[in-house]
Amino acid sequence: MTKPRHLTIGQLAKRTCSTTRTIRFYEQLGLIQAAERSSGGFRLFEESTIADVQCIQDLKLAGLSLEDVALLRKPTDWDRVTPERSATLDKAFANQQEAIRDRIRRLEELLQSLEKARQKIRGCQECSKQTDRSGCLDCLGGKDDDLPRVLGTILR
Amino acid sequence: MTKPRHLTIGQLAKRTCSTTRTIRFYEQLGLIQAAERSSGGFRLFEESTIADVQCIQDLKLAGLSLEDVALLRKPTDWDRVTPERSATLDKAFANQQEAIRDRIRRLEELLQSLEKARQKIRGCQECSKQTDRSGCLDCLGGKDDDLPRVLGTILR
DNA sequence: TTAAACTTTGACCTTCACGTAAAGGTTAGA
DNA sequence: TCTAACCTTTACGTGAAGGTCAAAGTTTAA
Repeated sequence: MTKPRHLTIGQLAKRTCSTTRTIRFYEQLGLIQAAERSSGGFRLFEESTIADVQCIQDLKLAGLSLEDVALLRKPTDWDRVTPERSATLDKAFANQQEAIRDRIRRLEELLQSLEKARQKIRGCQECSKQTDRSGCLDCLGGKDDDLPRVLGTILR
Repeated sequence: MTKPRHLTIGQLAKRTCSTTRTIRFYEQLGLIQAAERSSGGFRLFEESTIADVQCIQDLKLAGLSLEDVALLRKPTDWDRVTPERSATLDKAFANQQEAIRDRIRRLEELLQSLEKARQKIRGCQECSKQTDRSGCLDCLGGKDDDLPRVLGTILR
């Protein structure tokens, strides 16, 4: 008994920097499973469940909802890997990829917008050192056409 | 009176593909303001508020919370643009940029993980055409070390 | 064997970003 | 003037992802 074959919910929580509530919640959603219960009803998890929880955490960190996580993880009944199953999983992954690429595109647009905005701001800072104080309204206002839509209203 | 100087909440909602509820909510959070009220108490918005709402929508699409949106948009009291104010805004933007870059990094990691997973799956599909049906467990199991942590538990 | 620490289920609470009535007042047009 | 369409505030509902609390049962170490 040097190595405890099974983990209680508290141990699993601790080793995944999670909480017992979260573990139960994931179990309830079918994202993980307790291997068995003790005679008294305690959940007993296998060590491999640590990796499962970490996987869920990683996917969540990447911005996926638990529903998405379930979609990615569920169809993995690798008991019998038929070509159809593989195709399904592959399609699920491909869909996720497209969604993620879309999010990256949006974020990069925003990044650009922020960069342009900062450049404007820096230009303004300099001019406000030269003139007294309200010259900035000139360099920020007016021709905002080159500013992306997201920032046109901020720097008006 | 060919052009209605002011928009009612319903018109603003329609022109931003939004809802009156959302508009009121944004007003409540201080993200937008009604220029005035009619004698009967109707909110009357300026046309420029359309752009404000669109800006909020864009920022939200990029994944920012309304709290973040407020942070980005609030400190813009361009009445007097002091160098200090500019510096504050610039810092706020820079912080947002860093946060956004971080999210992009995570998403790209996930993208790579998904790509690797799909390659494995495709390899498996082929082998399952050759052998009968359970050879896949061999090519998927075992040495998953090259698989990123997020997918090790999916393809086990 | 007993106390401390842990676990069980159940049930209600929280935040975000609104949705959805309810009950009544306002405006525009015929 | 009347009505349809619009607006007002107030207030409760929703769904995601858990947090928190309670009352009771279970394990473990001394």
